[in-house]
Amino acid sequence: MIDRPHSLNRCPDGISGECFYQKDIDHELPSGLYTKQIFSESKNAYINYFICNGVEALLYMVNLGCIDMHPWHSRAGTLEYPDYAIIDLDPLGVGFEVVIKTALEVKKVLDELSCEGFCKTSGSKGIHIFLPLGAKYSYDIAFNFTKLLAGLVSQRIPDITSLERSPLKRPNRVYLDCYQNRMGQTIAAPYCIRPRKGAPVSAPLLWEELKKPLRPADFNMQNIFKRLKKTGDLWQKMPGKSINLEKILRNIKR
DNA sequence: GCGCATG
DNA sequence: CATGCGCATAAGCTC
DNA sequence: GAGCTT
Repeated sequence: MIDRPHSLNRCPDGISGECFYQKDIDHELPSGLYTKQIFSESKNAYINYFICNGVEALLYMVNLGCIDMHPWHSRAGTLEYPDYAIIDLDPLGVGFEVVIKTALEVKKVLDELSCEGFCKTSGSKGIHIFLPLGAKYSYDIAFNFTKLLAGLVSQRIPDITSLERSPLKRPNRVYLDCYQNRMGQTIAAPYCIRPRKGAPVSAPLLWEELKKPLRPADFNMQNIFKRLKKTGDLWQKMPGKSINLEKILRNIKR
């Protein structure tokens, strides 16, 4: 989350009350906290995005009623260049075992292309797959690369996956959502608690953990620290890494 | 949670 | 003075 | 052209 613009998902009345999104911070911040003006094409105006620059900033968000956190994929200093590309596996009408099956197929494709990837539960129903880019490529390139990968995956398991955006056109499928790879899009940060019953968290996983009995609710506010103690912070394997896109694209042509 | 407009 | 409302986004769809 | 989905 550090140094990233955030969309604030505020739930001032807790998970049973109404939540709302806020991007534009219109009030003064305590010293040490800051916003960054980022131009919005649609608004044709600047938005003061909250930049989370440390623990105090995180606590400030919590105090505004934020439960789950929604950081950008790029940091304030390199806004145009995401640190990772994301494939969001989003099931519609199928169980988590099908999401696992899909994720394993993604992993297979990644392995064949010698492309490094990391995965985590979304905290709700799906799985997020991260491909480290090291702020070397644009959002546009990240978007197109994930579309290419998603195409390869859905070719192999067309019966359980779909690339269709409309829910009507992807019944009982896992949606391979590449749409997140655009500037300003966000997904729930690793380890954040989702505002749902049971307080599930988005949990980084080892690929080897993707097998049958696993369920998203296995990871929650109550037990995540015990897991952290045991596995360490799996997400710390990500920072600083980057795939070599030129090399990987050559592997596809074969 | 809070500022603002409305009645 | 109580009550209600807004507080996100861009683009490709379908209707 | 409005409305829905992410």
